[in-house]
Amino acid sequence: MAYRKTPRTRAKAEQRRARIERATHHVIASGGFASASIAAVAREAECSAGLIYTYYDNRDELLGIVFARAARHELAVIEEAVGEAASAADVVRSVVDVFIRRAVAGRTLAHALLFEEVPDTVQIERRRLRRGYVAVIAEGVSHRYTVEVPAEVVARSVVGSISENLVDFLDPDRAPPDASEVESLITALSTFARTAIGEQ
Amino acid sequence: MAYRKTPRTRAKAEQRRARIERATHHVIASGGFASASIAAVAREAECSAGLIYTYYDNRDELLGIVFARAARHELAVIEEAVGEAASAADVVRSVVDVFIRRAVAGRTLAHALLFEEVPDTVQIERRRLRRGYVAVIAEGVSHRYTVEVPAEVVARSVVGSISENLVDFLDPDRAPPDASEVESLITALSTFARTAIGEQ
DNA sequence: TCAACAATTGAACCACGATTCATTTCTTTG
DNA sequence: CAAAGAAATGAATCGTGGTTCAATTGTTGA
Repeated sequence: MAYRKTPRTRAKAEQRRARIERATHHVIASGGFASASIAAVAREAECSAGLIYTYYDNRDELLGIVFARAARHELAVIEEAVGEAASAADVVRSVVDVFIRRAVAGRTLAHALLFEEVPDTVQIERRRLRRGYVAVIAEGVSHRYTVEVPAEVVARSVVGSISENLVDFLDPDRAPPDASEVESLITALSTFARTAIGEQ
Repeated sequence: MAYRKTPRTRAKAEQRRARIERATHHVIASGGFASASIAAVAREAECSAGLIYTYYDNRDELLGIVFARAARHELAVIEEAVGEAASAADVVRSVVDVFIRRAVAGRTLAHALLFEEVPDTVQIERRRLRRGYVAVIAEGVSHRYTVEVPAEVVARSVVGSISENLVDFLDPDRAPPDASEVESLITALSTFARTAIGEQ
């Protein structure tokens, strides 16, 4: 009798797993979920299609895990920005600024995370992400400021405003926006949102 | 030699076409695009699956046509509401009011038009619809009011705010919101948006 | 009524990518 | 090194709806 799992084996397995998830992330960030077939991921991870199924039950699960990780990261970035804000207006200002700059810098990924058609499992993660944004903003806004509009509605509106104004900027079959357009949008949205919470 | 198309024949064909489109609309309004398989539409239209292909090249085309018609109607409703508004604040107020009430009243359809995953052809129509909303609101707002924020950004933000705040209300696997929740949302969003354009 | 042809049917076909699994390759331990 | 069994492969399979088309039914004009 021979062969049991050893630390070495386990480490290798974890590397594989990490490699598959990194590959998936990479494929999504390059061409969106549409391009993330099992075959494409396997190619990128330099393994066979079959192997992926020893790590994940199915494609949706893999995509969900990768989405969730990316979402956590995006959320952490926004959370940090909000943490540094000194006033409700500041919260809104920095959220708009950071969100839009990041989105434009990583267009394809941002489009995938925000807008692209995704399987149901992933859609659940997307909602979680959006709720995360709302929670962070609502918290940031309400701690420092009170308005007659519930903080959650304010937060949702900020997220919705940013998102809707980003649609064209992130459209994969348009040319990326030039810097001045981005600056204008940031200024405009920032003003809009700050005015809405009755600041300055 | 016999049989040419006659007015009667043509009329019958048009009825068929209308019937298929009405059936499609009905299926979508009851269960969203996901439920609008060719088989389901054929069943509802009381015809065979094959017949549908003598009227439309493929499923996506049919769905696109039906979406477009519904979208035109929705847009007309908003357009009318905006037409009656006396000020920019009024525009915003009535858009929020009409939009949300209509959406909640026709939850499933609203969810399908706004949020559900749809084929690319249909997605194009959805964008057109959203651009339509933006154009109407932008026009309505800018005609009667000027702000430092471009009317288009304001309009997009209004659309985005409404949309994002509606997501949970329209979620097919949640109970429909009760009347008081709807009223609260309308009030809050209305206040938010009017404040944003610096009114009252 | 009948020949000519259009409308309609619905079961068979297909495309496509996820998933499976018999086979091969690698690791481990005695 | 050999046996035991895990890891990995990738071609074959499968599921799902959209789509086709041979066969049937309906309509027209002489």
